[in-house]
Amino acid sequence: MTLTLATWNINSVRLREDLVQKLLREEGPDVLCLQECKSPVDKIPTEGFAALGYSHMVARGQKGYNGVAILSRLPLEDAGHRDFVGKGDARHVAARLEDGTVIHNVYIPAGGDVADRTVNDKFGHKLDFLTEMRDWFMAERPTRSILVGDLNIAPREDDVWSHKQLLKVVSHTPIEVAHLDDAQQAGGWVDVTRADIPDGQLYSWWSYRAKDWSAADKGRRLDHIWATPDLASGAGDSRVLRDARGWDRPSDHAPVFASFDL
DNA sequence: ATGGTTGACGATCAA
Repeated sequence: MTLTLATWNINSVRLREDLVQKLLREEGPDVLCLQECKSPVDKIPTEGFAALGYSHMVARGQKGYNGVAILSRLPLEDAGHRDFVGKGDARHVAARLEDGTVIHNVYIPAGGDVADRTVNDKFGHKLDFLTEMRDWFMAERPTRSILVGDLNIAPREDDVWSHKQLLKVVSHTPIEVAHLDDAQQAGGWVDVTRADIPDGQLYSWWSYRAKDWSAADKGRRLDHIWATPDLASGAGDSRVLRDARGWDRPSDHAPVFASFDL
């Protein structure tokens, strides 16, 4: 079968229930991974999603911040979660499809404003989160697995609107990129999006603060789809649904898609 | 160098 999958930082699943439904109706991925749900699990508006055929969900949530959910029209089994850096944050959840494929949904900390852990604890938290990911994947050696989410890092020069102007800006600093590369290599993860779309500028996030986000186009590719090589070899159809950034009362992130032969 | 916007929650804090 072919699995179609999308990942989207929704920035409040309750406020944007209608946009999630619009995406499910118009694009119809088999699986949709959401980050920044900003909701306890029992307050996620699942009824409308189920009515559209998405009757399966695994999620972790907390009041006000963070929160990750995997919506699916295919049966899912809860495959657990990891409490990165021991803070009790709802930043990871995993699900298993009936064929054994594992999907990890991750929301890496944004990291605050200053790219220096000696003066900014949030930046230290982000680096520690990435180090724990590296060590976990080194031990785990995942196979038949997909990892998606808002990784809050744009690793390549063509993942940002200006490599030079963002070198000291959190999300594109060399130390963050090195930590992300280490975590990716430790798990043997393939960047499916860039394997599919190797050339050219590609973004999935545009700040709310720009007065005309599309014309200015000062974007960053913060949202990623990775897979282990056994699944990456059958991956395709990668794209960013840029239109969604222009929907009414949008998230500041656009959904990223890929498909997999399972 | 600064400010610009959004969401949850109810004070600001996080992004």
